Amino acid sequence: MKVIELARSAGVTAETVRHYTREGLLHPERDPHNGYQRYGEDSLTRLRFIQRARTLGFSLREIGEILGHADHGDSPCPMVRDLLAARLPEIRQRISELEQLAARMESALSNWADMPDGAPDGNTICQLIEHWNQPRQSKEERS
Amino acid sequence: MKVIELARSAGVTAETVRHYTREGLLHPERDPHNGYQRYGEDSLTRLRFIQRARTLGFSLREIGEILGHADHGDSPCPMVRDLLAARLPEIRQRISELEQLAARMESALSNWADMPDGAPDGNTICQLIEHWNQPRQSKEERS
DNA sequence: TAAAACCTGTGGGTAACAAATAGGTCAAGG
DNA sequence: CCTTGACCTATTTGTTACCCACAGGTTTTA
Repeated sequence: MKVIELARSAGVTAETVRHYTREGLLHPERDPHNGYQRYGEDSLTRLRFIQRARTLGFSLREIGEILGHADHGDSPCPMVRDLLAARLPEIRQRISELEQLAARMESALSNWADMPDGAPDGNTICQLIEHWNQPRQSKEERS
Repeated sequence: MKVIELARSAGVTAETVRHYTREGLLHPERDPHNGYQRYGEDSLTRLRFIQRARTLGFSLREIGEILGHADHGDSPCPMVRDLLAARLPEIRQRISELEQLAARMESALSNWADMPDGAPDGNTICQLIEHWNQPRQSKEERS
């Protein structure tokens, strides 16, 4: 299979396949004739595995380690379990942060419904934001 | 004020202040004597504004535009409202994605409790992941 | 046979900083 | 006076998982 064929089989872009290859997650062979990458069925297996692992929240680095273990003949399953168990509370934390963010946004929008806009002066930029009862912020709350 | 004084007043690092300055969100003067950046009280106002806006989910680019409007004498409030109203559904979407992710992780962990690990062979890498009833994934579900 | 579709490698962009580098400045203590 | 420590400057690199552009070679299709 050529890059785009593998990519289409898995529903990703060719760039993504090349990226995974550059990162060492896929091991294609070289066509000695033209220098193209040739992927086998095992690459499709790996790519599908990568996708599943991604939906479970694993990073490419972690997936690389998992695949490395597997290539070494070791079962990566215990590692997988540990990684998942460690990630889960982080996800929960992130969810609660985002929920607080959404609540703040809604509160802001509804409170602002009957506040004046006001032009900026030296001390205030946007009254909507500044004259608003700010909750205590937590670290890193971006989406 | 020097960089670190402003930073401490607002509870951020000096690097963050320098970053905002590089990005054009703060406009310090130069001390002609030694080339240091000198920040006035208005910088503290702006920095506090930036923090509040960040906790509301605005990006630095958006905050830059808001500040630009304000510097121009225009009220940025309508823009702020529009941005918030547009961002809120995205946040809600993200929350539900993360909740699904957490649910998948929990389901995986509990299902795997009584599954064998198994060493990798040519067709399977980690049974825990591959022999697992995968839900249909959505785009971009990373934390 | 020529255009369309594909391949290659390289380099740059994204967000919001953190960290490291290398070298200059300043206040206080000995 | 000198050293130490805390601070300043600018620039570069790293983080994540890709996407896009470029230039030039190859294969497929009409």
